[in-house]
Amino acid sequence: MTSQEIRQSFLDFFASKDHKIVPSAPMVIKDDPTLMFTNAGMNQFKNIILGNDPIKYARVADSQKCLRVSGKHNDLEEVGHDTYHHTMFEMLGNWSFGDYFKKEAIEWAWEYLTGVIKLDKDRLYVTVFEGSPSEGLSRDDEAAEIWSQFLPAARIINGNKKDNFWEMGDTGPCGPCSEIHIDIRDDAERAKIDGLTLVNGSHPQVIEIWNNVFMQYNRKADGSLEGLPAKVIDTGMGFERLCMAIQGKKSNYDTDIFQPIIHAIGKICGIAYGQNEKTDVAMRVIADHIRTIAFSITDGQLPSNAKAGYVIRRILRRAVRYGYTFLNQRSAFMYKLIDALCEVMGGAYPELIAQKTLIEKVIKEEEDSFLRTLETGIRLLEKNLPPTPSQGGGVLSGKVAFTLYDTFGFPLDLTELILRENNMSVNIDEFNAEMQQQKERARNAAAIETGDWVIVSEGDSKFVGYDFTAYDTEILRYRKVKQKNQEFYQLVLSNTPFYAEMGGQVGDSGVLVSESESIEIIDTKKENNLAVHIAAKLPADVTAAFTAKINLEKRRATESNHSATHLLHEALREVLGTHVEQKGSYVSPESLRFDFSHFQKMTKEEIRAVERIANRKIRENHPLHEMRETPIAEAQAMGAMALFGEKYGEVVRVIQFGSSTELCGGTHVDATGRIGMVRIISESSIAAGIRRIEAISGEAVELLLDIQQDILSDAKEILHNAPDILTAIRKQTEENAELKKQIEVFNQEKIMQLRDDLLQKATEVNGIKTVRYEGSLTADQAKTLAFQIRNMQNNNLCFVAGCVHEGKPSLTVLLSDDLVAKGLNAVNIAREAAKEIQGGGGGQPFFASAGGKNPAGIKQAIAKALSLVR
RNA sequence: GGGGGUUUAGCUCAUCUGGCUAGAGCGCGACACUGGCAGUGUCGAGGUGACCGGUUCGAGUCCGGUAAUCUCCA
Repeated sequence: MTSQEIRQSFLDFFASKDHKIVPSAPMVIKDDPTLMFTNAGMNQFKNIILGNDPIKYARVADSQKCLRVSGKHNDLEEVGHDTYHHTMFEMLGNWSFGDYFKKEAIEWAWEYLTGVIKLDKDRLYVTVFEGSPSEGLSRDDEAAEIWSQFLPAARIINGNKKDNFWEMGDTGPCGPCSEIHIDIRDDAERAKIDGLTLVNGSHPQVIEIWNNVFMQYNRKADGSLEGLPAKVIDTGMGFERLCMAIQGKKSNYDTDIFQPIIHAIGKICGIAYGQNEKTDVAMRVIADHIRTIAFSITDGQLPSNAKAGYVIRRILRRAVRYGYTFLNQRSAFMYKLIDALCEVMGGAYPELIAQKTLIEKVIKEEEDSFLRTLETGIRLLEKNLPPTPSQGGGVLSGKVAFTLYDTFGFPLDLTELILRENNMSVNIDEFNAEMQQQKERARNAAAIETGDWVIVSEGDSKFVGYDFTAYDTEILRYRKVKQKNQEFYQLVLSNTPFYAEMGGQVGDSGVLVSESESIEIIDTKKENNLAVHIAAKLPADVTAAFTAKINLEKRRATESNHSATHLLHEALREVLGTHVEQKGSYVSPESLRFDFSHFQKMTKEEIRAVERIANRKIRENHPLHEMRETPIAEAQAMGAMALFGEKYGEVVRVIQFGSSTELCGGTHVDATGRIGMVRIISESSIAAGIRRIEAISGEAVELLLDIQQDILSDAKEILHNAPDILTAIRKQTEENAELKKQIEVFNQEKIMQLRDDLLQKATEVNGIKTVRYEGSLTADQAKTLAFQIRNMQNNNLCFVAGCVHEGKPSLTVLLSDDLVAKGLNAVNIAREAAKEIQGGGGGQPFFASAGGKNPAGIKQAIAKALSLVR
């Protein structure tokens, strides 16, 4: 069976068991602060499991793209070195929300594995939870009992809490799980060692393929467990491993999922797979990582220097590093693999093909920039190399290695590699100690304490903000959150007009008013699909009847910007072409930001054209046409612009202004005329192939125009109402530059003149030619004068200048080199003499300057200085 | 969210602890040499030292703030 067929057979099987087949959610998660990436099939059902969302289908199955590269599940360092871990993988799963439980789940799992795809029963083992006396949990006898109808008791293994008790976080739903393991070793191997002893033993050919989680508890913040009312089945089977087992391979990388990519790598590098363990590891790493990166980009997550984007950047760099070190790739090469990837995965995931050019461009850009980082790192390292072993050194301090890593992003293993080539090493313990410190700093800073939810009243939270700006409501629940000594409260309301931050539109602020008090709502955020209102304090009476009122002025401004964003989006596609796709958006009351794919800087004319079109649509005053519950297929038929990588339900909200049609959950003006006018205020690049425009609308445009108008009229006035301001300014600037030059020349000449005069008037004191100046030069000019004199005569010469410029006295002392050689020091002279002007100074032995506060003392200062030269 | 770094000529980077009018290479311009390509030589232009403020007689250099950017941790 091909991988395509295997994926399909799983979905078909569960469809036949009355499961609804749903599409994969995007890998990059946008509205959950606790999770950056989808790391398990259950993520997209989290809100259903938590009870925040209603159950649409009690039985669901899918194939989900997952990423395990950060946080609790981090397999990154394993990848490539073994043959069965991946950063990105597909997880096949089936779910029951309060419907069937352990019996059906286990029976169907067995039926699928042994009946449908016909895996060898003798090679299968299962584990069940052994219990945890400290938590008051007994062994999962129920699951073991069901398994015993298929497998001998000996192949049902007890597993500990770490392996067989699944928790999605510190709090929340959890429960025992039961894993199915498979032994794919040769018969000869199996005869030698019993597979039973290798389960959970990190053997590459005795591996877990399917985990069945039985969620029946809820973990509270104090660590205690309580029963879950609606029990949940949550299963996940690693697709790549399954393909390996079915296709009779010993490695995930030998399946038809990876082989075409590995072939492509081999072709580029001229190295065949399977010849050498080191190059094989590198090729596996690259084959794995290229999938992750490409899919992240299609899900809208570009490599960047923070958060999720940074994780993606690091993965890309890890791959480049392996290519650099083991496959001798010194220039960008990863982007060339997208062709092969599209061939393997493009069928199941058409977005890959649709965005191919962008993916390639982004990857190439990142590769190039990392190769530059490597170069500077190598230079830095060479500068800091320890003394060679022959000189008794040879160990680079861990601190230096850490600085290289921490500040310049130079990977440790490369540092080690380069040192090894020079017979040197790194002090790893020191490095790790530095790393530990860094981690602790971050941990302390990031500590958030979140209290348990306090339930005030049962019920569902409902958003009424599309139709109302104020609404009667009550508090359903609240909790206290503490971060960096700041306390605030999160409130959930029964009915709320407050829009929670989503889809780029910022959350509403406003007030919560009861008969006796008024609480300010600072912000509204979405957490697990729940609108959470953030307040600095808690109402005295949380059970009171409240009216929730949003800050209307801010909301109206936000709406204007949001609707303007839609119009700009459409106009951009009209002006630049339909390759323009939204890559990010931010809408606040003050302004809007819109990121989109486009490969070059927009010209002034293009920006103007986009503004023209959008403003025309505004004047045409298209009324808002809102369709709240449109089936997704119908919306697509209308040509609605949807984002790849955005999660949409079966029914979507469609926002139309004239021909602009978008899927959108945000709030909007009731007709485009309300926007007034839109103006693009900046256009820039944020990544390879991605441009960003920032714009303002409504009253903000008026204010901007006022300011610009004022500047213009003021400028005109300053230029005495010159008819052509630009020409006038240009002329003045040129003149100014010319005059400056002339003054410089003039000053130079003046100083030359002065130099000659002074040299003529020079006197001999104690046999030294002494030049004295008193006047009003600036300290800088006096310096120039001093150096000019020095150029004329640099022996047996002393020059002292005392100046008072704008009431400030300064003293300049210059000695010819031979006098310095004799032991005279200009610094001492200047310091001593500066006492007369109540100041201090310094410089070098041949030239020193000083400043002070007493201009009246300048004569004595000069005299003093001269008296010291002897 | 927290830590560290960087920002100096068009580009890549120097300028040790504050003080010899901020330098180099490449690039650019002019001229000279050479039969051409190319090169060599000479001369030259080009800098608010990211921005704002402070300390100091004196700040590219020290301190504080802002911005951009890189990087590590979470």
